Amino acid sequence: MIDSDRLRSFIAFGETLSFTRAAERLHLSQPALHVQVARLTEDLGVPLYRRVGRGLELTDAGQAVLAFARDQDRRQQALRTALGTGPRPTLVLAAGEGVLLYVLTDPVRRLAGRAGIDLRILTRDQAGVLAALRTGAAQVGVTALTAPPEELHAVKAATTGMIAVMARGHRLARRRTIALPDLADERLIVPPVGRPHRDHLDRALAAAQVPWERAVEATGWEVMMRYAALGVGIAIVNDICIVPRGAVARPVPALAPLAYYVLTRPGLPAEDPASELAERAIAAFRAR
Amino acid sequence: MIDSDRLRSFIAFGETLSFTRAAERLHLSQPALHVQVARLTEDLGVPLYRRVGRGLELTDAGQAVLAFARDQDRRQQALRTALGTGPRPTLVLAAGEGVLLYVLTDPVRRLAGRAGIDLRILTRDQAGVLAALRTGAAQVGVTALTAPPEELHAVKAATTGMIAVMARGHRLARRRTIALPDLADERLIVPPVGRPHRDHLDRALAAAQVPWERAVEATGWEVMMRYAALGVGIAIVNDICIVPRGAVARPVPALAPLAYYVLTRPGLPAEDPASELAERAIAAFRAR
DNA sequence: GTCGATCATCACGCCAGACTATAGACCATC
DNA sequence: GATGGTCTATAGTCTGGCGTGATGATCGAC
Repeated sequence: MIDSDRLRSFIAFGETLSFTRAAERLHLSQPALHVQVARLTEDLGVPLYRRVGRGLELTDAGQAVLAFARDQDRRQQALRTALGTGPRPTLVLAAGEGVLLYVLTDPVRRLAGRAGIDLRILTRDQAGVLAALRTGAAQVGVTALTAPPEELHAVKAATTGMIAVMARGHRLARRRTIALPDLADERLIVPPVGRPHRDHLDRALAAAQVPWERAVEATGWEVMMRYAALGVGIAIVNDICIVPRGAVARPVPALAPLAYYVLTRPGLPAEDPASELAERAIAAFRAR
Repeated sequence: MIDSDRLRSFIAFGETLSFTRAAERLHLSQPALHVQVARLTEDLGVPLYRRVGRGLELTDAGQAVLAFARDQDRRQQALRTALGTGPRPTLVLAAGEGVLLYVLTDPVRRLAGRAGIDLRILTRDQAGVLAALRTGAAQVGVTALTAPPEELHAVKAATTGMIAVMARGHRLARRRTIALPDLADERLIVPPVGRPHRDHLDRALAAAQVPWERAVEATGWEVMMRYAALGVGIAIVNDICIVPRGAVARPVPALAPLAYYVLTRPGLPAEDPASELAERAIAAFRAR
């Protein structure tokens, strides 16, 4: 059997990617923790992390072991709960802000109110959602993806189009739908460079040779739409969003639709609350 | 985290229900093992076993912990397999002889031939199948039950009637079906007293006030039918059985049909080979 | 009542693991 | 490219926890 102290140490290490900080968290000396991880590595016979520049990163095997360790930890908590002692287990959901605000309201409300379930929510971007699931930090994740990831259980819940959100009196508000050329020389509210949505917009507008101007950079659909409503510019967002007062939305069919996936870790038992949450999340998309 | 050495010790203890023998199996002294189990009990805060007369038995909590420990052990083996090191995990199926002989042939053949799966079969009676699943000794079980058990995931696969098996030239072989009075003063091949099937027969025949004679007591449907074919008497068996050469079978509608259940431990992930085996078992019943 | 078997506890010795100290690796800055 | 800072990795020392042998406690069988 794999030594549980070593697994516990590896959880701390895998979460911090630093022997020093992980040791602090465990109230242990850094060498002690290092030896624990070394023993675990030796026991499993596979390198669990590698040096990359100044820092460290988990290998694929390390990610698998981290996820395994967290799973085992959760199972042990569940056992303690079943035996009547110990706290109730926590169910962790990772999703983007938009999904949390506009789609998952009903599932979250239902499970949060349930006795015996301790729900935690991680607001993460696409990469963060995937990382949270891969390492077992979350049991359920919802995010937009171009393709379902390997190593995770993914169910496509919906494909959503893009909408242009603008102040009610905007000149483009008279149109039924917005074509890309309509956006020429418009002031757009966009996320910072590097965010998937920004890159997507950049590419699409460049391909259509549409010149545009940056009104303001903002992160988070709620924020973007708020400034759009105030007349700062046009925000291109996902049509799961609920448009705020003072703004109107018009579809932009030329932008490729996004597929939303509900993700769980493989090996999830059907009786787990996480399975119920995943199913409710899918239903919430469908009922939209 | 629960100490894994203690869990491993508890597996040995739970399987032997003897500190002395479990300690031998682990190449450990009896006091050392006793302390391990005591520490585990203290950690979990619930008694895991109790004294009953001279021997010991597991409490419900103890059974749950034993099953949990075995599950965890299996998961760790699966992790090692996934990492490329370690042996392939074993899948344990517990079922009665008849089911194994006549129904599960195809599922067993398919999974046994699969690379990466190490199939083990436990031939057990009804109580043994249930015990093997409750304590995690088996992942999949198939048996006849009057009612699905609590604490286990049960799917009713089929309800089967009873047939009377007799030598081809037997006087009752001329009938299409056999009523209970037809069996009056016949010589029957029956299992020993205490077996569910024997008790069931005793009650049914007594209720119909049918006197009968015991030809021979035998355990196992294959054996019973063999002697029926040889003219020793009439064997009342389940209609899943394939009648041997030289014998004929006639339905006995008056005997209550049996419901066969495919059992798995709750919390089984859908990707587990055990889930596939369970589904194939259900399909095998339906395809009969 | 006595004996045999097995669980449960005690006292002692020893090794796994934790700690301090320090060498090694890597990057940043000058 | 030299220096210093930060963090990982290793060596040596020591202590607490675990295993062992001895023995008490308990139950059933004869």
